[in-house]
Amino acid sequence: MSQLTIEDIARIAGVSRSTVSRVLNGQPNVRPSVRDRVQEVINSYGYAPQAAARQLVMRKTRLIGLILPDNAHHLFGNPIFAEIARGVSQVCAQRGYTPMLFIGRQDMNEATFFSLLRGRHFDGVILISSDRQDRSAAMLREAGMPYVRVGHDPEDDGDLQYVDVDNVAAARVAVEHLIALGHRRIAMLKGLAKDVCTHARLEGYRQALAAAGLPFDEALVGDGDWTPASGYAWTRRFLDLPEPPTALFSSNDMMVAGVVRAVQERGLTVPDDLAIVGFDDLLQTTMIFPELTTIRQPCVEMGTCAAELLLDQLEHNRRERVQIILPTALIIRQSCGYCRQAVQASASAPAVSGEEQRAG
Amino acid sequence: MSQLTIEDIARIAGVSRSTVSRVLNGQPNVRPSVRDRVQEVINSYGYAPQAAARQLVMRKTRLIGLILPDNAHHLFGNPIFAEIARGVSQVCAQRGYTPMLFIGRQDMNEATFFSLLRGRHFDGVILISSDRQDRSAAMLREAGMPYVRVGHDPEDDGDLQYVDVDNVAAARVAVEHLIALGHRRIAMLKGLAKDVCTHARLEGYRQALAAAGLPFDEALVGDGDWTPASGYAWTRRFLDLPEPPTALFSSNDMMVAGVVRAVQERGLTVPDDLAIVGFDDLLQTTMIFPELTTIRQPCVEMGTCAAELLLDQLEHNRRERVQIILPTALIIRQSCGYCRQAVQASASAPAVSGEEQRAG
DNA sequence: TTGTACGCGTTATCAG
DNA sequence: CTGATAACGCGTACAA
Repeated sequence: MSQLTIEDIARIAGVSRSTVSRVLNGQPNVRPSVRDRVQEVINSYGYAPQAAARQLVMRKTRLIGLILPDNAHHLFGNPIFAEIARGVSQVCAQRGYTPMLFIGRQDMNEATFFSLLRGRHFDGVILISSDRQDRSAAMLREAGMPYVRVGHDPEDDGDLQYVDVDNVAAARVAVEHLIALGHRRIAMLKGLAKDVCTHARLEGYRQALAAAGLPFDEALVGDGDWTPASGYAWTRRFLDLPEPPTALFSSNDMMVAGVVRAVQERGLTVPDDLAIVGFDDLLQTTMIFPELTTIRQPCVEMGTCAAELLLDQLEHNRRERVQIILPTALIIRQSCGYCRQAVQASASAPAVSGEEQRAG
Repeated sequence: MSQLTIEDIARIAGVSRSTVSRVLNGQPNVRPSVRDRVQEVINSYGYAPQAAARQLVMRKTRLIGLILPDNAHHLFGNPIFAEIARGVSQVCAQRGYTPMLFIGRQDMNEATFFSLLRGRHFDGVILISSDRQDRSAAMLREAGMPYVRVGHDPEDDGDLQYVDVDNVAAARVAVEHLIALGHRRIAMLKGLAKDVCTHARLEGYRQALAAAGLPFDEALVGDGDWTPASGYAWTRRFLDLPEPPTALFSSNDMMVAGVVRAVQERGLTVPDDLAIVGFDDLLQTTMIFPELTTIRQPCVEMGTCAAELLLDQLEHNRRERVQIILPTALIIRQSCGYCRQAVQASASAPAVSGEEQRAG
């Protein structure tokens, strides 16, 4: 039976609960011979303390919740979440915590979600979301749950600690690269409007155009939704324009898959007929369309940073404001056309944009 | 403070703990006026019972663990897991349970994982894995944790309850479709050898060839690993063969992305130079390569089935053997060439293969 | 209908 | 170094 309690183990080993507890938690002050005997019993019965009982007295679960934008397939659909989760997981394991991905929020009402938070299942939460409609940040605060956010909304200063990249600067670098290559009609594929980074990347696009004295043309901006399907649909529209773009900046790599399909379908080629820069640098995209020039996001590092911030917050009661902006990099491949000058240009305007800054 | 206990609420509302508890759990035998007053206090203070304390006495967490093959990015990489999770989530929410995706196992040693299981964090677990090297099924049993498996290994009869599709039959139908279209040199892309379904799908391929009197040619079988990259690499090798295949059956849809790229790179086209049938019917593939003929797996339904099985097991102590084999369907699009005859042929050999069977 | 008292399995405190 | 014993917060018979 798995109904064994610490009491049972104690009886079998011929000691008291206290001693078993000490062995369990690696405390000193146990005679080696006794420790060995107790450990022996523990192992042979496969005993492990019941989490709930321990949590009740410890007031800690050593569980970290991972919360993603409200929609599960969206979540899985984009591999960057997996990368971030990987970073979180590494740090958690290293420091003795267990990360749990919270799924099924879309099948649950707000009150239930809130109760779950208040139930103190988790010591802390890492919220991966740049969705400004997402109420989870506010609920986390209301529930008094320590959390660190990956991505954030500059207009909502409620997030005490967050990790993000400089989306404006990154997008600007991407578009500047295209401009440096001589492109003057550059299309832009946006992500979903609810995500803050969508607007930031658009802003970077605008800034790059403005700096080069190029006009901002509404007709060249497509309302994507992060999926290949939207990339496909918008590219067709762009190519149908009286004066079609010669280059395109996509707010993420996934949409590029659709872009490429639309281009090829017309008998056109990348980069000759349409130069492309993406965003994310997904491994998966690399496999489907290997020569994509793109902005690399340090996903794993965003995860490790967030986790370290959170665990420090929990263990040392750090409650200061901390904002970490991680650097991105322009990865130049062939989807913009090989061009030595361009590489040099982007070297003078450094390929790595953004800067890490820790505000105490 | 969120340190409020049921005792505090009781004091504030001017009643006893018991009454608050009754209100909390929706029990009868509480005077309506009292109930309202207590509920008011609960709401205004945002009180929620502490999970650990409740779990300790109830001996239930109402949490369901979701465990996937040991590797997290693998997991996110393939959207079928997300679909299955969606099904699980729906049923759990409906029946008052909360599903949690267990991540980070790859950063954790076996002993830690085992302790976690014995710690009774979850009332039950849904294991999504056709990996025969994966020891989690055995550990789940050893830990005495109720679980239902999605996918299984016929050589390991330890799984009491599982949900799966008939991979052999599904693959056979796929290859028969190609044969019916007149193809005689049909390549096959396998998945990873550690996954049981890889072998099952190969077996289906063999059966279809044998039934048609076609030879089995080792040179036409590629050792894929589920990723587009492997599809790309193997297709290049296939096309380099002295007598290249005219058709290809891929063990999953993701690899097809690489296959298509390799074909197009040679200036060839699908389906004229290479007819393709995939497996899974991913929404994502549909967007990248819309005309893929493929085998549809009922992913969401696999999730709902598994969850219902598990919750029944928990609530009604069902411990009988249950194996559910869900039907797959051949979805005919254009990657094999449009062919009325073929559609008819596949209609006589019904498009829906497999059958649901419940063994008590 | 409401309140009292006990137990759930563990850790922490304090004597021995 | 070891063993009693008191919490931890909640649910629930049982008593009022």
